[in-house]
Amino acid sequence: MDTVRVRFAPSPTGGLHLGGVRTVLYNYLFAKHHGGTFVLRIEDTDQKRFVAGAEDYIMNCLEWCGLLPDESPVKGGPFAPYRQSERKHYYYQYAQQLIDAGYAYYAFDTPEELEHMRSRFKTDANPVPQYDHLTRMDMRNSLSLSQEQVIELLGKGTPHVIRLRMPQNTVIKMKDLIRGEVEFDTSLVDDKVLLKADGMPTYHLAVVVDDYLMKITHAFRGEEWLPSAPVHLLLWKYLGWEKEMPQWAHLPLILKPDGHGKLSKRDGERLGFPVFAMDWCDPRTGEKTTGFKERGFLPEAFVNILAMLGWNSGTEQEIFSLQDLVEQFSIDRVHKGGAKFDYEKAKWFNQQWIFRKTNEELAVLVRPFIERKGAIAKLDYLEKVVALIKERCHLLTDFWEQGHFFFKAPEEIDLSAIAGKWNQSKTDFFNDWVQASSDIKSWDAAEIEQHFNEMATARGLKKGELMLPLRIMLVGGKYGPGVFDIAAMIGRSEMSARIQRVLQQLG
RNA sequence: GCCGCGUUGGUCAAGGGGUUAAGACGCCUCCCUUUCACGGAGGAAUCACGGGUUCGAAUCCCGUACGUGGUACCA
Repeated sequence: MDTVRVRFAPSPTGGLHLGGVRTVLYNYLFAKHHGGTFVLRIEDTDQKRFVAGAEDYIMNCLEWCGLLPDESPVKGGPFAPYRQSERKHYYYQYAQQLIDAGYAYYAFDTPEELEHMRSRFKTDANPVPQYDHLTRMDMRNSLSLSQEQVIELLGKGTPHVIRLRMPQNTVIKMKDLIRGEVEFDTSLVDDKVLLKADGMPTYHLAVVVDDYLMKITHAFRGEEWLPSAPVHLLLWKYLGWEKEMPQWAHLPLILKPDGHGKLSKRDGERLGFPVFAMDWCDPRTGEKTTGFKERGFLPEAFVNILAMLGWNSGTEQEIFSLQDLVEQFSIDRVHKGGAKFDYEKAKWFNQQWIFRKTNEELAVLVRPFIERKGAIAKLDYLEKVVALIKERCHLLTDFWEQGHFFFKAPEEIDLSAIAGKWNQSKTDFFNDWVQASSDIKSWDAAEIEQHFNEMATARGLKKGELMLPLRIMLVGGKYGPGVFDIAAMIGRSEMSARIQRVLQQLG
């Protein structure tokens, strides 16, 4: 086999979707597994949908995931340029070649005329008429018009597109790496536009031309492309490049967890989880969408989750580093069916990756999430906090939820948890404890606990009845690590201040 | 409508003629823990349906149903 070359070819129209990242991942893994090259190509052929900043955003996402391309618009490479808008001249040339060979034709129909055709031919049996062998002779194109008319229209600079002339009654067979043999009847496929009136190619022409020119050996893309595969196959053939055609693999879709259909940005908003890799702000509408990164996911976990959504190693291993994946990935273990995204499992993966981080690493990762809340987090202190609470955190954002009391006194105190069983002897105990605690020489958890126990015993109080109140006073609620660990961390005076404050509220 | 692709517990899934049909997430019970977690032990829950082929089908074939994608001068 020639050196493996794969590409991810997004169009810069907005946030980078989960499914998109998974396509990147599988491309990347396949390439690296085979010692090949991963290319990023920007498919910006639709000027109407172009969004400023989207390309940089995609690059940032790939960088965060650790899936950097070997060739790209910013990095360059032997097949530059890597933006289709900068490769315009190629497409025109090949479209012309197809016309000359009789495989394509000029079409002068206006959008209104197309609309008219669709309504004119619309029946119950055929609700969406296509521009195909049944209708093309009723339209204004170089097949239906005389040569003189065509020359005249062209000469006047009449806006026109170039369409592929789909043959009739031909069965196109394709071998898909994931699905095996797939067949299509060309009579059912329409005459796709290859070159648009603005001179830009459509996806169909561009993907074939660029895959050829960039020597792509394996083309992976979402399953939604499968129906247009016969168009691409034919183009490879008509352009005379059949022998160099890449092997195809159509990846299963990622579906909504509930209901039906492809997972969309809206589902994330509706169900409360991210869909984009990173935060995305649409420059046109100002609309912000949360990403996995900002939601507190580790890139290792994000990649791991995506890898397992549609692929498995055949073993019981579930936690894979990128390196593990590169070593073990194989395209024939990719599933055929779509997978519903399960956010609960996604969080579990992240938790597993949190456990695998050292406290030093976690402190650095968690710091921005703590500072975002307006707290000051010194790394050595944060390292200790993180050690105490990491096993109850699924997301990086959980570190604040689970440990805010290490940084500032709790604002909300769940008095209801203790008020019912409160009495004067407890008030006395805690008042005296504040005083007595100044006698503790070594302010560590064990020492504090020992003094606490002794004092409780001396007063005939049960330690168990006092620990929950202490926790509520220090933390605000019924959660968190060992209460004496917390006392040790926040220090004696802070402990005392919190106790006294709650005592007042109870009082 | 038509065409393509798919279908193993609620979810991710292993298994591809003979298995007690793995495992994970989630859920439930219990243990550990004077909080919450983590950890440990259990539990409920699955081969879409109907026909074949076969001694034997979750596995192979054909239908049906359902799901999903496509049917743009969007990708």
